Amino acid sequence: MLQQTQVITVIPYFKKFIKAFPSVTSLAGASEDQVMSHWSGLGFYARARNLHQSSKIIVDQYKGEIPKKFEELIALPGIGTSTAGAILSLSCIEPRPILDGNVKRVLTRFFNISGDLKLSKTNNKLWSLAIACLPEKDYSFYTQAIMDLGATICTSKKTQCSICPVKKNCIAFEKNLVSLLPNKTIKKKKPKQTVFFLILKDQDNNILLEKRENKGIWGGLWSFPELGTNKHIEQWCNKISQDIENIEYGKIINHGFSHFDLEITPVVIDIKDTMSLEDHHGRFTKKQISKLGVPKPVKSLINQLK
DNA sequence: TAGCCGTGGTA
DNA sequence: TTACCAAGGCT
Repeated sequence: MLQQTQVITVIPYFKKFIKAFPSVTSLAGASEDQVMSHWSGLGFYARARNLHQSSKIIVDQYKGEIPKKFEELIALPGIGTSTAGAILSLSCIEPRPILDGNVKRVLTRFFNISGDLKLSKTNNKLWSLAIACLPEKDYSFYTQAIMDLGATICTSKKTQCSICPVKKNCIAFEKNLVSLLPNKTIKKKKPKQTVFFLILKDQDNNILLEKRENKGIWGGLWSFPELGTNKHIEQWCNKISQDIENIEYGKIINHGFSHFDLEITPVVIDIKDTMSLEDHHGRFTKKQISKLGVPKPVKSLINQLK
């Protein structure tokens, strides 16, 4: 959950998740929809699918106990070098380096590393430094401390160098380079996409959703059917219903992803007969939808419906 | 290798 | 309003 997500954001999700799935075995035994519903809104949904998959592997191959060998950990889906290092170090199993965003920022400043963080050359250099700094004793305290240093004092903006416990040996502090590190890379402008969400609703307030494939954006989640244009909405709906009562355009929603912006036009379609569903479709009440994994804008739109 | 993969907070 | 970025991993 903590991968690329701030602690403060994770906490409520973590609490609910642990309550629903208190053990590896219970997680492994849960349905995909159950797992995704507890991840709904947190983003990066491949993490949830990977965690679910890993729990099944741990039950099947490791008798329900999380493996303690580094090679076995990184072989699990969703666990890479840094996460495996965090697990082993913070659990006091063995000293392993981690290299998350916080540690990268601390190391680039402390050692004045100016390369592009996206390049493997720079990352290899940082991994070497992370290994070199790792103490043999008290390594779990060190690992937590360097992350917390990056999260609280050696922050991206508004750094608090005056109270930093390691400012004495920090090269960036000495040379007044703190605000220039880590190196800022020029980012391309995000492309924009437009989409129409078809919100089909019958007279019993059942809503049509479709399950997305386990890849790409919102993978494995339930969402509204989408069309790229509004030219064939009625034609599309005729596959589902022969008795459309009303079509109404809603307020546009702008939803930003990490690499593109999405402009969503919701279209509410009231139908009077029974929906004819395709195999990846489902018709649900609002209560049923609360037990499914849905993207954030879908959740917002559902809540707005009467 | 570089692009993909969400959402919320901050300035 | 816009841009940045967070306990990264996968392909």
